[in-house]
Amino acid sequence: MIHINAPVRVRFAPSPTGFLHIGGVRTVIFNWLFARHYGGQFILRIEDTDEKRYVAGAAEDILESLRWVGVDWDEGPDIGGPHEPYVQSLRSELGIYQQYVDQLLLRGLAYKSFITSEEIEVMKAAAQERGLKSFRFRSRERDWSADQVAAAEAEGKPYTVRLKVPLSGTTSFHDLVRGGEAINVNNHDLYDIVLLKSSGMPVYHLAHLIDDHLMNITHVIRGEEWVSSTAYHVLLYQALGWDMPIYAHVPNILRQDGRGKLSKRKDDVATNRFWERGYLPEALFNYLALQGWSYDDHTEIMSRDELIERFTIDRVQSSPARWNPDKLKDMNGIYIRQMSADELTERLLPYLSQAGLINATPLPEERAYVRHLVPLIHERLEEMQEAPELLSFFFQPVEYPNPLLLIPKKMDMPGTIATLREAQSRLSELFIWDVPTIEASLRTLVDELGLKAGQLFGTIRVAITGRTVAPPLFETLEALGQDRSLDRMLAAIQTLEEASETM
RNA sequence: GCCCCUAUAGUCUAGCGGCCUAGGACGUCACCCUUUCAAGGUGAAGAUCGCGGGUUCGAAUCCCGCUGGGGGCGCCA
Repeated sequence: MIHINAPVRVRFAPSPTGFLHIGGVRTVIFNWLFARHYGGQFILRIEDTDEKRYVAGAAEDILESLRWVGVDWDEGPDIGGPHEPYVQSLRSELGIYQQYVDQLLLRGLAYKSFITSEEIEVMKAAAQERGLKSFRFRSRERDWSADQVAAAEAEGKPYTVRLKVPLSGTTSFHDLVRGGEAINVNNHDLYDIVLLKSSGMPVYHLAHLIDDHLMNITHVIRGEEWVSSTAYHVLLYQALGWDMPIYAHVPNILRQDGRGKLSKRKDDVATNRFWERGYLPEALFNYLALQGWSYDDHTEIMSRDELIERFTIDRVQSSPARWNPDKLKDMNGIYIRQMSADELTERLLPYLSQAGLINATPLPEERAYVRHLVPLIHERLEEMQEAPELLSFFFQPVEYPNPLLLIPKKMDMPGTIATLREAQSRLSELFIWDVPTIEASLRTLVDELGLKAGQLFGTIRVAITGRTVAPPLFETLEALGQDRSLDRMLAAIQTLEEASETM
């Protein structure tokens, strides 16, 4: 049994190299749920120590995605906190990392390395040619004397600072996700990682660790791709003489075909895209919470509060999950159906505006009309972006590219024309245009004509909507209004007549 | 290649030594409801619990090996 000591402090530390993808969101969710469950704090920190891959605006974009998903943070770059700043490039300028590097250097636990990346590449290639597939780099300066180092420095050669990783022995650590089991790594399989780049900027391994320590992070919940670097972190903590946080490496989300983890380039997984397609943040949150975690053998739909109450790290899976868009879509449909018609109306307006069906800033009558239409598609919607397509015929004229679709099963062209004429005439006689009246009128007609309900209703459906699949007929007629309904039926009759002449 | 992690139906998962003739969900199929499509309801197919050894009275559950899958092996995070 895992016992968690409160108070708990966790963080999410994205790198502003692009958009936030869905796998990152899942990791955020686990961190956030963990913090909220134990009444602790969730901290946001920007890890922008990669000058080369930095993308302007990415950090803002990531924050916006997080807000949309519904995650909030107690300390962060935008709201500050007791451990400011929360951006690593700023912390680097303050010399925060340098001071610890100096300490390590002084104590001989790290060393300056004057070898260039190009030289390493050459050595690697040579090693590979000799048939050595693995290359554990231990720099030659590892054991240089102070004089040798001073001489190289005097020449003005750029250098990196590397950690002096023990040549032998074992490094081990525990992982909450793996039931607290110890993971052991032979130091022989490690290499001397870079701590400080020649630019003076710290590398992730160093920066995140110092910040985690300074910010009193108690639990590090991160993707399992970090498992293999954790030994370095343990060694670094030991070198600095600090207590380690508790680790929990959460499983990756694999691509749909199972071939590798989700990738920004190959998969449509930008968080913003889910907003565009009409996913509800609540649904995405719920789905993602279930990627690598489960509550019991049957509960799936859970509110944010329920998730907070139920989330525990010991129920996190240690094997990878698989991206399943169908399941997400299904869940989104469930959340849409749970929503009130008023709320769905408001959420749908932007999609209808964007499709050009209504004004960019919806007019009051447009809003009212959409509200009237919402019940017709409410339970047919899985992604909100589908709404414009489902509702287009209420806003745009219909056409009959294939008039034959107007002809019901077991009926011919003249029969259909006659039937539509009769229906049009009956409906034109109605003084009250509501669902019960329309229904009564048409059902009576079905009996009188000796037709099947599906035959009459089918042809009217195509006549007024231009399609064979549409919302329920009476409600659609009612929402369309008497004039437009009658006009469209006339247009359908005319289309059929023209078609029969050319045949 | 080396190191680490991992393994229940197409997919997500429940299972923590007897409650398992392996439970739930997505997807698939059928039927019911019904004016189409959905939603809803009922039901079905689908897992020799990756394989092989052990431990045990008893294993999906514990141990070992193999195989498969994933991750890592950067002056990227």
